[in-house]
Amino acid sequence: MEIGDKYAPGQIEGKWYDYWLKNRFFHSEPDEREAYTVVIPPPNVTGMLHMGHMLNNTIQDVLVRRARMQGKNACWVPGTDHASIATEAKVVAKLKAEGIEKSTLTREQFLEYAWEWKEKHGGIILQQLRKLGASCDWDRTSFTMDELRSRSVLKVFVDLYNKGKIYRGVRMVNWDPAAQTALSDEEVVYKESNGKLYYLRYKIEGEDGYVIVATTRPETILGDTALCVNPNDPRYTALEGKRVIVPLVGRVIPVIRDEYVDIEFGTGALKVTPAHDVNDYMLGEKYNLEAIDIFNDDGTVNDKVGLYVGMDRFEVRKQIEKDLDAAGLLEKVEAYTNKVGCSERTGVPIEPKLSMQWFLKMEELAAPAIRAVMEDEIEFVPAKYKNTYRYWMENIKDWCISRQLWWGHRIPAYYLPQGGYVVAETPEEALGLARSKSGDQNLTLADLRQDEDVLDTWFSSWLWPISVFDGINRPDNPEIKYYYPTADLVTAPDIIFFWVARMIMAGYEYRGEKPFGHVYFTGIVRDKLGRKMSKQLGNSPDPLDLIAQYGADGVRMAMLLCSSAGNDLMFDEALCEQGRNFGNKIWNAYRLVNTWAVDDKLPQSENNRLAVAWFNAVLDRAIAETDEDFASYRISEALMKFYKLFWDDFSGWYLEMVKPAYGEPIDRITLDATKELFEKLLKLLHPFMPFITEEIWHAIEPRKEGDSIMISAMPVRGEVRNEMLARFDLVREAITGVRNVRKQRNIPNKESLMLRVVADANYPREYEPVLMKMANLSAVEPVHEKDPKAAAFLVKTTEYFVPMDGKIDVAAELEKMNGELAYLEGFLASVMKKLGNERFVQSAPQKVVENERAKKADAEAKIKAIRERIESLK
RNA sequence: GGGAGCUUAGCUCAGUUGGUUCAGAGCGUCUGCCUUACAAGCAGAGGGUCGGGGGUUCGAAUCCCUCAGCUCCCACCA
Repeated sequence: MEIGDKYAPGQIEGKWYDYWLKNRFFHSEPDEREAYTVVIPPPNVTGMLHMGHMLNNTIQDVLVRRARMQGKNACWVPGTDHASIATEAKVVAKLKAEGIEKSTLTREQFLEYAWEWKEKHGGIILQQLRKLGASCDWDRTSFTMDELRSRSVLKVFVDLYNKGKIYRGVRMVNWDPAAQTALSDEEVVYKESNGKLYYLRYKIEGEDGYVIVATTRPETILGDTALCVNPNDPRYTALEGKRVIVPLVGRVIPVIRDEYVDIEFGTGALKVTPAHDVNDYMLGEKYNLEAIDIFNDDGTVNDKVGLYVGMDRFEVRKQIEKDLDAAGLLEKVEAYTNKVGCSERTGVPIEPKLSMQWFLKMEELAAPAIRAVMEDEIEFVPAKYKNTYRYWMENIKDWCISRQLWWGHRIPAYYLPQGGYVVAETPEEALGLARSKSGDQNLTLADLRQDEDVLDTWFSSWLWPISVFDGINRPDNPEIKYYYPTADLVTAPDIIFFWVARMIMAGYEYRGEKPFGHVYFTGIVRDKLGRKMSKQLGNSPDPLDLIAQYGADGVRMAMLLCSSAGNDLMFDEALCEQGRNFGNKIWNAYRLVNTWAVDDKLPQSENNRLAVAWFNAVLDRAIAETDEDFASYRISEALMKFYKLFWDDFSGWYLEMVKPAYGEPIDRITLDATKELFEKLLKLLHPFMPFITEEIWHAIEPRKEGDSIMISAMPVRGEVRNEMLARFDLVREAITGVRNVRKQRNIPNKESLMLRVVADANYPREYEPVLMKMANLSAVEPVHEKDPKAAAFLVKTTEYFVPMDGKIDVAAELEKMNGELAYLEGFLASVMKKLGNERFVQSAPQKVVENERAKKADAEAKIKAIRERIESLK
């Protein structure tokens, strides 16, 4: 296959993705091989690809492609999440823009709009992932609300209900007045809010005095049913047994005493509103106080009290301040900053509210999940998240799983006309249960009323690693048995509680086994100023634009270069450029090899033989090191090693070593070896840069239709030959030494030089052909005498001289030598000091001491050589 | 209020059991080069009291204490 002169990622990427799809390389079926399974963290069905997805999915693809090439049966399952509240909000907003209010629609009508919207926009993000090169098994694309997943959810709900883990009850929940639904504790985020602290006067019943109460929410006085002081507060001992009058409302409420009240805060007196504050609710329970719910579901005031009816809670706050003031019941107002719980989705402040909801008991589910992570049965990378996880799990509260929404899995509870309810997977089963429960065999489906609520989105995604293989509905099916547990989960730490923890619980509850072996937590993608990327700031580049500009391979490299597990990463577009440049480097290396004409009769030169042997050794070392990196998920380090392997060792040294002179042919053995080495490099790089490696792999050798680098075997490590590599480093330094001489004296590279060497054991004689070629030498002459008229340099203890016919600056040379001498003497002194320290010699490991002795000998030899050199110059 | 983490070159970060190769990498910067693979390049160079202070040790970027700064998570203080 011919390739172009210019690297143009845009022209090759689509082609290869289609090729992979056509050949079904991404598809997996159970077989005899070891399974390597990854389930995608399903993006919201409403979502658009952002930089976080890019990072996350690049890492997954690297792991999956590598596993596949290592001979595992790799299966990466893609899909989307119905994202109940987020999607519903979007559909509501869209309808509103079209002049349709949700409240005017029936449930069925609304869902029709929602599904229509999902069909239209739901696939976008998965299409975008293809541009990145993601090797997902698209045939397995799942959706948390598709048929199988929905059945799984209902089955699990019924099962947990029957086990007594799901219950229904009136509790204080986090109410989102904008979305008009309950939320779980995890969906509440606390934000700093610049508010006010209002000091209100509560008149004491039958007296002239009043008690001053500080509150941030004066509007809630409508629901006050007590005033509470600390029994240890001397200021209020006189209040015992008395009652006070709620300002404006006129309600007479008791004064109760409880140590919960903080004497230091405000005036030490607390108004108690059991219906609208979690703590007040607890006080209410304790002292049997009435809970007066004063709000409608949308956060407006209801008609229970008859004041401010229909006004929004924040309007009331403004108005009530004026009214209190006018009535002389407002002592003062202070500026006050506090934390306000807000809905993660809609951003509006949460209204704690008493309501009837469904809950899942968590404590028993958590126990095996805690153990699994703490004992590293499931390994967190980085491990620091284990603590976070444990703390949360050990203090876990029951999960409010019902949502007052329409988009989602409707709770399979059915209410009987005569009261009570039954829980069943289907209406038909529910009817059966209802008949036996009520004893009324004439009940029909029409008599049953299904619960109006849907389930929390996470109640479906917590089953994801199981449900994508239908392991809930058919627990013994061959797929779940083969693919489960999955290997690695790659996700962001912000959903550790929402998702990761719950998947682990579901895994043990429904499979008796962990859902995944490792959890790799990525960081948050920030811009180069350290700001979180967000739509509002407009500092997030469009991933597709980046791909168009730098190629998917380039962007993938950029994501990986700046990301170590669990740490936030500062994304800089310059990294994409670096990635693109690397692609260009690979492209041009191929173009070079491609120009070589082969002469079958030409024997392999010693130089070429050495080069091939050396690069094989370098390759083996790199494979060994990167295997370690991968084992500990240091993916960016592995990439950097491959980057340097290809750029420096292969392109900068190996290719330059074997490169024939212009117009000259290359021998067959070296050419074949070069191609083989090139191919190995491409394979090693393929998980990172799938497109360019496929392109070059096809160019380098003719391939059969249906062949692909992505299904080829990953090179495995050989024996690491450190001695050989060390010897080569000596010649490399000698070559650099000659280049420095050229540089300092402006000698063109084309002009060949003669080199003299005082060859000792550190002279890599076997690499002499390499030295001659790479330094462009006409000859290397062994000498025993120093050459004071030559430019000289030292590699370890070996002295090299480039004859200069006396054209050297003796004074400058002397200065340089004296400088080096001073440094070495200082160095030697420090080594001697160490060795002279008996305690060091006694306590340090033998190896370390020996090393110090070697350093001493080395330094002494060098010093001797330099002294002699200085003498000869004089 | 509790907990976790971070601070190493101009920038982004490695640094695994305290000791070979411990002061590193990439990018950027500077100096030469348009040398028939690549200027998206080649050949070189400079650059850091490892946040401050103290301690343990023969030896500390690494372990301990302390101070400062930053980040994140959790939490019912009106």
